Amino acid sequence: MVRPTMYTVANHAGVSIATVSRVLGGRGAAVRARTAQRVLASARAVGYRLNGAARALATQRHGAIGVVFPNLSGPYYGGVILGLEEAAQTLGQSVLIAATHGRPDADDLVSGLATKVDGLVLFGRTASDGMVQELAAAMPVVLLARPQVASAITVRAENRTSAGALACHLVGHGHTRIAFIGDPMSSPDAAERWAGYQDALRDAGIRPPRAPDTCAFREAEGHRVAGLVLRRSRPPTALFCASDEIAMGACAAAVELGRAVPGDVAITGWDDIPVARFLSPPLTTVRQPLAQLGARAAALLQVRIDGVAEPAEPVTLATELVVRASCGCPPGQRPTA
Amino acid sequence: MVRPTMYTVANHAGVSIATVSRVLGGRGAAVRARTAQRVLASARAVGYRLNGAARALATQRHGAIGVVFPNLSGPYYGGVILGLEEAAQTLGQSVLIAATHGRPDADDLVSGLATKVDGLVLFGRTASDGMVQELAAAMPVVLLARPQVASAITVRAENRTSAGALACHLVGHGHTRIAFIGDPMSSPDAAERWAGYQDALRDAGIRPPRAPDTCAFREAEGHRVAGLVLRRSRPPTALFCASDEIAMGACAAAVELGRAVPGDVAITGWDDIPVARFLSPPLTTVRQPLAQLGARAAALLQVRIDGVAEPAEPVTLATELVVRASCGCPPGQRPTA
DNA sequence: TTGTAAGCGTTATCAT
DNA sequence: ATGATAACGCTTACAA
Repeated sequence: MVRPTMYTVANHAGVSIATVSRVLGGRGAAVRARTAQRVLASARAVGYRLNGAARALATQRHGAIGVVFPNLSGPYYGGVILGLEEAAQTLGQSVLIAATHGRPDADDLVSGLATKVDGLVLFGRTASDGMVQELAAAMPVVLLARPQVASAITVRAENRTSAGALACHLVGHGHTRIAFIGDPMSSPDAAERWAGYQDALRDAGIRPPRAPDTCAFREAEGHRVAGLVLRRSRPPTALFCASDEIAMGACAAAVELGRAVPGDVAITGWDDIPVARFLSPPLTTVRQPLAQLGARAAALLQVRIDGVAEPAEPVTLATELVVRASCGCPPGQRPTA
Repeated sequence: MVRPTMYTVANHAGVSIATVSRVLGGRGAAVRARTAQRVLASARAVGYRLNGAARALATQRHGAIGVVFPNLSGPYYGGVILGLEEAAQTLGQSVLIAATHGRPDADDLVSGLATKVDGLVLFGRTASDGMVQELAAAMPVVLLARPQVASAITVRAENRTSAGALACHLVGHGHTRIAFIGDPMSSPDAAERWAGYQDALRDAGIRPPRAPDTCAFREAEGHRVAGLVLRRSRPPTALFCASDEIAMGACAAAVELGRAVPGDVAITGWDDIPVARFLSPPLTTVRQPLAQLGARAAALLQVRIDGVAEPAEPVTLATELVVRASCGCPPGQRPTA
């Protein structure tokens, strides 16, 4: 029992495969209603399904875009990808995903993916600059939260200004010793937050630390690094964490050391992950438009896929300061949206 | 400037496309090393990339599997999909994702996806029984956390026994009025947890409520429903929540009503999402092997894709009771893994 | 070891 | 409105 093809259906219905194609695959081509009915019935009868590969080959369109990211832990990537997928679906594109899991052969992975899609969305540092360059020369590529490379389009959330605003808010609470916990080297986003943080301190006449307290984007790391920082002889009175996950770890560390948050030490995060407002104290943070980042990337990709390659304007989406209680502000009665 | 094909490369290298195919696409077919070098160089020179659609058509293999889920909010789906993707990658399959977003035309979505993949992984109630039946007749299908349908394989995490154990634990703390907050109708998983909860209460000689306190798998809903439940004249002293997200909402509601957790009311969740141990009090819950669910699904699918369709044994993965403080147990010194 | 050529299952052009 | 038929770009016997 072989897989039925259009010929199977055509035979069954007594028409040509052209007609079958017109009713099953077609975009409303002219087919008599009665004929169409017959074809539809035959297709059902023989259990026919279109073959995506054959269509893709004939149309020169995969009808799919690929997205490459490091992993799916934490709400960040999932949020962006969800927005991406929804937008792509609307645009009639399927979405192929590939996680690098920090593998060294990520370039091969991306390269393989590129073989099956009309365009690529690459997160942060998932592919080497060389690979990005190579790919961008051959197909539409949009970079998410990564510095521009070659002809690829870049989409990102605003970081520097809002980081400044957040640091400034902390200064407004009277803090002068504010630590930055995160790793500017690991991601462009973190680098910009670090820059904005420094801007604000300098503007306030406070000398920022020479270097950040390096910390990966994970709770466990936040817990460890914050523990170290808080145990110093003259510890900071505020912790500017580069992500909510880091901040959560930091809160736990503070509690373990018997420091009250925000009484003894104020703590802020970044991302506004869903649980941020359920922590105690609710976390002051900066919200990124995750789904929009993804949706925007999909839309930009689609334009390039359909049309000519226009000059690539980097896109920056606005972020929003979300003030809750962990910075020292009085807690609201109900969880702040 | 058209996209180069194998002919382009073949010309450039002065060989036939068969040779090009052997070195670029091939699985170590016999090609003289020098020839291979020449082909590789030419491919690079003309900027050639394999065409996935053409390969798929020629080999009768898409080299991809599809996974359909409701959404990506919360850590559950992301966790499973991550495991799925990693396993698929190892097996040399790409993964196509599609979220139904609760749309009514989910069947069309799935049907379209099926056109581009060698096999399908379907979460919960994402496709109608009829569609599952139809698909399973034509291609390998594995169902995740969904009751068995037709010839599809089913993979799920154990629910009933561990739900019983958890309810039993609550009873052990002296509770006799324990509410179940969740929606057994919405998912097979929830239904089994509800059943296990009833088992345990009956075993303890407690009469379970006739019906659960219906609540969708979302914080906001948990907040709302728990608020209602706790305001009753003779409120329960423990809340058995069908997910951690519900439990988080419930905790917030309890706090707002001035009830101490677990002093006035014990609360338990399900899933052991990463933040569960950072809540205050740390949440007692049941851990599901998310990544393993996905990996197992991918592996089972692969077997069916490669080989003959063997009889489908449902697979059930073990879960683990994670006792922390929200049930009334004394809190550990450090966050419990 | 390398080349020739026949598919793979569609779409789309051109007749009819 | 429908039918022939030539691509689409690759893999893979089969020859050489």
